[in-house]
Amino acid sequence: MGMKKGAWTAEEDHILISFIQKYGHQNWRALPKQAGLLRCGKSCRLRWTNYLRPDIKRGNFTKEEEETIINLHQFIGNRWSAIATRLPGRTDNEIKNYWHTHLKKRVQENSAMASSKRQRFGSNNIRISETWNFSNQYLNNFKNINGYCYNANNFHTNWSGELAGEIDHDDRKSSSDGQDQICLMNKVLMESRSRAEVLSTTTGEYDFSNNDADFWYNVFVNAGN
DNA sequence: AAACGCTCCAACCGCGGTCCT
DNA sequence: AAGGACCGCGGTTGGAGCGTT
Repeated sequence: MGMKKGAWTAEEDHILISFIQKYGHQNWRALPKQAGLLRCGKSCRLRWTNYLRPDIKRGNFTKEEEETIINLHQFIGNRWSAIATRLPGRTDNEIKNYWHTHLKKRVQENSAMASSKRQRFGSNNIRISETWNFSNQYLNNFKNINGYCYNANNFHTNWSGELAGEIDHDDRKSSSDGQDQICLMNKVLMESRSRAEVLSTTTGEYDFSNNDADFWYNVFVNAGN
């Protein structure tokens, strides 16, 4: 009751920043009264975490950041705060807004194109192969974790040799954009799970985007940690 | 110049989880 | 164990700003 709502003024911002710099923010509910602000604690917390924090990154999202959002969203869905942990200086709110205004449409269009491609040509490949696009950042994460010596270009050759006869991926040996990524995922699966599980989950049409969200979240978000 | 429609983003709301008593 | 207080998350919205008619 009696609390102010709506856009923050420069003066309110100044009061909040000064207070937090002096005393920190242990108790958001008590903070506005202590600082002399006619706002609820929730509003103060939001203003600070999404706008006033000194480590917030300003400016347009880079290609790498966009790629990270798209790839992570494919595994873990709308877990914006989890996605934000992989983008230093970006807030969950900002990422959520950016997804809805810029990326969602683009991803939907790409997905529709991939779907129409499948209908025209048919496919034995893992469906995700047509839409995944891993950045070197992820490849490096795996390289760092697992200590493998490979690069994105020759990885498929090495890996398909190792897997021959164990997992029927013959149909993926022909050149296609996603094969390196699929092989990478298979390798991660092999590293992280029992062989039996891998065999049951990597054959046939497997929609990674709708399964094992927590597993993939751990693989990617915690990669390198 | 005014009216209208659209986009974008800061801010709000409700809910679920955690902590504390 | 129960219940209240608090926090953080994700969905949603209000309105400023911009382009178009």
